[in-house]
Amino acid sequence: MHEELKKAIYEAVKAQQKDCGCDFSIPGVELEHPKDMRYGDISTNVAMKIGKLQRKDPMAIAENLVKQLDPGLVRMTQRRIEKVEAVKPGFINFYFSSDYYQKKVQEIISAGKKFADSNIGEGKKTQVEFLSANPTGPAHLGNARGGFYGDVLANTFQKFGFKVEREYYVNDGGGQVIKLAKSILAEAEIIPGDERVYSGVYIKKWVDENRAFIEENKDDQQKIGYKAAWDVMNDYIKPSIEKMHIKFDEFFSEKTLLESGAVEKTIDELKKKKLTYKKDQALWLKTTEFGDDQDRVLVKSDGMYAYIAPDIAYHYNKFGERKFDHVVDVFGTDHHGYVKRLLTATAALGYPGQLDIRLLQLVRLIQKGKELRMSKRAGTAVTFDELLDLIGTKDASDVARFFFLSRDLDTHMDFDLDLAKDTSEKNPVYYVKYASARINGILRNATIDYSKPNLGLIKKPAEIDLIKKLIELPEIVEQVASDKKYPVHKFAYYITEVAEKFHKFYHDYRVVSDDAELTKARLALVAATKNVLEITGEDILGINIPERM
RNA sequence: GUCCCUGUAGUUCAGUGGAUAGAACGUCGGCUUGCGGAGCCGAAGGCCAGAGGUUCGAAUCCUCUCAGGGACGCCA
Repeated sequence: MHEELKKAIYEAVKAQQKDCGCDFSIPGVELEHPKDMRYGDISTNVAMKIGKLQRKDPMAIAENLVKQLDPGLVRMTQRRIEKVEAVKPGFINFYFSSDYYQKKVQEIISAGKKFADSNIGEGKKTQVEFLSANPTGPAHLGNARGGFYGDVLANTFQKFGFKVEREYYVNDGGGQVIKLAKSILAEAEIIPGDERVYSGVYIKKWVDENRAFIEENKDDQQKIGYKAAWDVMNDYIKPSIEKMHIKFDEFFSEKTLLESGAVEKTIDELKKKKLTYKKDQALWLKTTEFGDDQDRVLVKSDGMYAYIAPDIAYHYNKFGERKFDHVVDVFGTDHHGYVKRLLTATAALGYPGQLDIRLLQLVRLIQKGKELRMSKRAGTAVTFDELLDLIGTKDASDVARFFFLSRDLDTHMDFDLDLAKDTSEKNPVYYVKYASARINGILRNATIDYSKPNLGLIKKPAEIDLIKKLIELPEIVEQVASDKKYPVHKFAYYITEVAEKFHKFYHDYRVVSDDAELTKARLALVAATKNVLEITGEDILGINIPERM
């Protein structure tokens, strides 16, 4: 429909160009949904763009275009467009007939859970790597924010038609593990206390439970750290991930990667491409050739790998070995200095433009107006599990998920704990859930078969409004998946709007009335709303959309 | 010093270069005797941090200034 329309407009522009004998390159036709209903269902600003190119009055151009457009449109779109008009500065607005929307109700129901599915992604092999909290302590709020984000992004990609894998990178092989081991040995009073990096009850507990093991292996920090790291993974992080309702396809071990010789192989590959050089006894990678501000060290002068080396190897593994076409990494803001070198290194490996990195800004937890600091190193870290306890409701995980997902990843968000729990009844999550409960209540009690509704009876403003909202979903999936910023928070706003439109419709009209035909039609609309609410809520946002409260 | 992010209602935040800048919470005032009253409607509340610029048109793009958050390594 939109494509047809674009084409028609384009043709009209071309015809007009011919008439006046003007020479200008025709701008791309862009369609948009006007914010205000009074401006129609679709509008375009081509006339203003042309006006700019030709230095002519855009309004006159728009009026001419409308004249050109009219007869062709009626034929082509099967009278779905009722009215076309040129307006003030030079917009051209199109008004759809209600017939167009009425038919959509049946389409939504028939499509079922596939309503928002698209094949634009063409099965591109895509990886989303996210959360990846260091296994040196429980998952904190930043991890949760990135976790929810990555999960929803992966869901979106799936709907868009990518073949998606979700991955967690476990730093079980590098210096973090040594730091963890040192913290443990310090706690066990085997080495001095000032070597401690991490502290917390989980370390004390682990030391208590593993005294003999620690004693036996006190000279092998790698071994202690590795075991402790995986115990932290299994006892703290994975249970939190489960509470977040996130499923990973792969927990990718850094240690396994290192032991496979991947780092050597990657460095050889880079040497072969003549992208390395020796200086001051260290091996450097020419990342500046790909836009970095300085070259980066791969192998330090003492012969050890620099931190970045295993990560380049990891990305070589993603693209070179596992053949992902597209990878999105979701990192905390503390990795920001690191984005450029990873992007440039990936380009150096021969995969420019295939890696996207999204950074999440910090989360501040606000309680009674003041901030609770979160830092793993100070013993005062606020963990995800603690957040759930602090919220305290049975839907706490959904509330947390929705709160985090309601903010653009770029905002430094304040998580207002008092609001999250005290006003939970007015929380958007509950607003949405309640809409679902209402919908299911209505459908549960319906005694009439509404499988063949006369949808022509759906014509009240609140009804058409609701349908308009429902059919936006596929567009939003496309927007989120195509925009490099991957603005997943749009879904949180969208689902609230769907709930709002439904509540308004419900408030204005009775679904079940004496008029059997009207009842059928409205039940169908309710069923369509249920479908969209469930796809957006459960399949994309990952929150529970209940049938009853 | 360099880099990243942010600055929009009292608060937390939306806002694809377009038409009267929106929502939630908070405040104030109404409606709804109900197919689920966890709903609906209205009001008050804005120099979109500031100054320049680009444009027919800027909260949005560019430059500078100010303010806040975060990060800089042959640490990991």
